[in-house]
Parts: sequence; structure tokens; C-alpha cells
Amino acid sequence: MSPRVRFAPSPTGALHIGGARTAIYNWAFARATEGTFVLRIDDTDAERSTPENTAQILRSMRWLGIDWDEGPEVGGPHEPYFQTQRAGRYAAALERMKASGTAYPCFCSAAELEAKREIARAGEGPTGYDRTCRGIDPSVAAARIAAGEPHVWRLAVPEDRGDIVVDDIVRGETVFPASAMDDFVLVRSDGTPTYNFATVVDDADMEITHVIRGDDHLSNTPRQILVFEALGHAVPRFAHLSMIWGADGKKLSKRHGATSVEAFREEGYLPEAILNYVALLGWSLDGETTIISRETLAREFSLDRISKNPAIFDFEKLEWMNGVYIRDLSPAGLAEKMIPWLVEAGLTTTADYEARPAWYESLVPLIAERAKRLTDIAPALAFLFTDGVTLDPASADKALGSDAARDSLAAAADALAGLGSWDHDTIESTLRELAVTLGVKPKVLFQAVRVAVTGSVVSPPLFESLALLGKEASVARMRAALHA
RNA sequence: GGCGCGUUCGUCUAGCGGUUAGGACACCGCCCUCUCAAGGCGGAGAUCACGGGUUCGAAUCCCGUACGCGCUACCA
Repeated sequence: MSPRVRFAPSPTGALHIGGARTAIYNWAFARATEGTFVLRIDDTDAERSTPENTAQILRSMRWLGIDWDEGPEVGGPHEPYFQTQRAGRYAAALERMKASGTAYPCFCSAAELEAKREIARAGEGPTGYDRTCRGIDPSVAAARIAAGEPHVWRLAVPEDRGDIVVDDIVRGETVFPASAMDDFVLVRSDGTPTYNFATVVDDADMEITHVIRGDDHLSNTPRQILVFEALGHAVPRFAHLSMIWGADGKKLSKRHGATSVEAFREEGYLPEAILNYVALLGWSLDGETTIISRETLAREFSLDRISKNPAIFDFEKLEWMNGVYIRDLSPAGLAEKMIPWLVEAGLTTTADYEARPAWYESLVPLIAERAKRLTDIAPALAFLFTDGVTLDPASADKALGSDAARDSLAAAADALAGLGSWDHDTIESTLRELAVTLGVKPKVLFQAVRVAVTGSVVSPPLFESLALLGKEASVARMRAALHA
């Protein structure tokens, strides 16, 4: 049987980086094994789940290029894929468990339970439910339920159950003492299922073979195994992933910067880079390769190369990797990606891009190897789109501060103004010859021109910039700088 | 408190009984060069958390300790 895996986010927020990694691993595992990747929305937390969050999660996954074989918007043989729409399945499962005696009603109030927990916690030993209601005679229980008494349904952990062994693919064999398993709640007093019940019912229904999820669920796993067994269903394999931390070793949060996939997109990251970087946070292809395409990931991913230890999210390395992917883009590809950012910055319009795409593509070489994020592009190209340019004071001071620099700039303006043809090579040879004639270092002359034309001592390559800006504008800026 | 998990350069990792402990980011130096980048070359950086074992030999296997994290809910 080919593997069936699932990613089951809770739509209580955006898809964050940890969830994205879980999704990526599930997806990659399914692709590499020719299995099936199911997307299921675990929205049983009615308080915090919203349709907007669900929509955003789907959007983020699509943006990353993670497609699912079954789930929202694509359907599948196990519809519906929203837990809130699967109430019938949970009710049916509970009925089966009632019939087999593996579930029983509990009438203890929240206050009573809390009091007991307090006492237990103060002393030694487990704090789990003390099974007060497990001994209630079924007919008595039925009468109390009929009378409308509030109750939950609990799992009856088998008395003779030995220690529960989870043969985790990532962590190896981990043993949980049966004594530590309490009769936890399956169905709440309002009739809705708890997480540990709903996921198991769904994973069983959907014939999930491998559960790949966050480390925080490892301790829940023995409970879930008990439910699988009570349901008489085969237990899937498990693979628990370590957490992703911020630089301070704490859970990754907004304090550390962007954490949602959406936020990374807004900060100018490419989906390929996020996918690649995040995949490497806890998995490696061979220990050497760092740039890994989506296709390679989908072909080569394997669970046995997942590492056990938690990873700290390194924004700097992600940024470097994003630069790698930006440089890897074709001129047309990067032009298309940068346009929204130029429009956003108020420098141009999509109409202008559509009118002369080739011109925009010719800008790409100026910034491709200088940009780490898409957000770096508009500031670097702004001087090409504005009427004039405001000189950065520090730059002006540095490159135009001396009389020699100003004199050579004036000479350069004159020399360039007289040019018949306006292209990179002509501009370069003109300025180089002028430097010789003037007896100044080329670098000094170039920097003076650079500041006059781009406003800053740091800019894209000079001759290309002048060629793209045009003769009139270039010369005008150089003369304007002399009077500044 | 109980139960579980984790610990290799600053960071991500390779390693699965014998290696000068390898790679990547970041850092430093040199080269290239019209600035900034990108690129090339080189460097520094890890007593493999600590302590005991097992073994001819341990980062690798076993036990313990420390620290960190997770679960211990009618959250997921």
C-alpha cells in the first residue's frame, strides 16, 4: 500500500514557519514515495478558528508550491476535509466505543477535577483523572444522561494494557508507562470531539499510514494509539519533528521577525528560497548540498534523514539563499517579480511594464546580483524613475567635496553632452579617456559622476546606469549637482 | 511533581566503532573590480554538554548528571 500522509493545520492563525515545514515534509514524503498527500483542516477549536485563516493557509501553501491530492477545494474520497463538518464520523466512532465498552460517561464537574488536580500536583505521582465515574453502573449512567445531566465521554484505558511503545521514525523506540495514561476526554460536554479523539478518527477514516507532525505531539501519541486500538484500527507509523526556535532558543515568535509564510512573502522572499531553507531546517540531502530545488526535494526526500534536534531559525542564511534564487531567475522572470514592488513604491505602473517589457528586463542585470530580497530592488532602481535626484549628503561630501572632483564632473558633463551615440561602451571609453586627459584617477571621476547621477556613492554599475537613464537626464543631473 | 524528547564550530548540519571531525551561512584576509554586490582563493572557528562505563579503539553503544524543550486541559 502506498503511503498516505496528511497535514492538518488548525486555522487559528496564519501558516507559520513551523507548520510550513511540517507541510513540506509531508508533501515531499508523499511525492518521493508516490503516496498521497491529504490536507485536512482541524478546526475543532471553534473559538479561534476562522475561514480567513483557512484561506490564508491554503494561499500560503499554494504560494510555496505545495499541492495536495485530497482536501479543501480539490475534494477526494474522504470528504469532507474540515473537522467541523465531520461530526457524524465522531459520533459514529463514539457509538462503536460505547458498544465495546472502551468509552464511558463522566459526570465530574470542571471544578471538582481542578480541585483534584491541585491535590495531586502537590503530592507525588500522576495527576491524571482518578476514574471516579468509570465504576458507575451503565444503567445508572444511562438514567443520569437521560435526565439531562452534563457529562463528557472518556476513554477507558484497558486495565491490562502494558506499556505503550511508539516506534517513532525520527526518535526510535520510546516507551510510555501504561500507568501514566489516564482516561482522557474524548467528547466534550457540548458533544464536540477533543483533538486527540478527532484526529484519530480522521486519521483512521482517511487511512493515514504515516503521521508526520511536530514534536509537541509526541506525548499525545500513546493516547492516540489507545484510541486507534479501541477503534480496532491499525496504528499508523509516526515521525515527530523537532521544534524551530528563534535565535534565543525560545519558540519562534514575532519578536524574532517574520514567522508566517505570508510575512516572508511581504518581505520580498521567494517561495523557492523559503521552501529550500525550511526543508533544510531538520533534514539534509547528503550533508553537503544546500541548494535544493522543489523537484529534487520531491524526489529525494526521506524520513530517515530527519534530524532529532531542534533548529534555530537563521534569518541571515535564508537571506543569502534568497539571493541565490534571485540570481538564478531569468531576466524576464525577475522583471515580472520585481514589477509589483516598483509599482508599490510608486515608481512605475504595470501598464508601462506591459508596454515595454524588454526595457524592464534590461534593468535586471543591474540589480540581480545585488538584491537579497525583492524589497531591495525598488530603492536601487529608483533613480531611473524620478525626475531628478536628491544627493545623499555623506556621498556628496565624499565624492564631490573637492574642487578637483567638481572640475572633473563639469568636464565629464561637457564630454558626455557632446556624444553622438549613447551606449555603454561609448560612455565608458569617453569617461576613461577624460580621466587620462584630466590626469585624475578614473575612480575619482566615476564616483563624482555616480553621486551626481544616482545620488549615492553606492549604485548599480555606472555606465549601464547612464546608458539606461539617457543622455539628457544624465547630463542635466551632473550639471545640477555642480550647482548644489 | 510525573512522563517523554533533545544536546557536534556562533547558526543549520554530515558523521551511524578506527576521519587531519566534512559542508553551508555568518566572520576575517587576499584576488577580481567604476561604488556596492556577485564570484574565486585562503583562514580562523567544535576538548562532539558533563561524568562514568563497554571496547584494542567511542562524537558514534550503555548508564547517570546538568541544562533546554514538550505533554501532563472539556487547546490544537
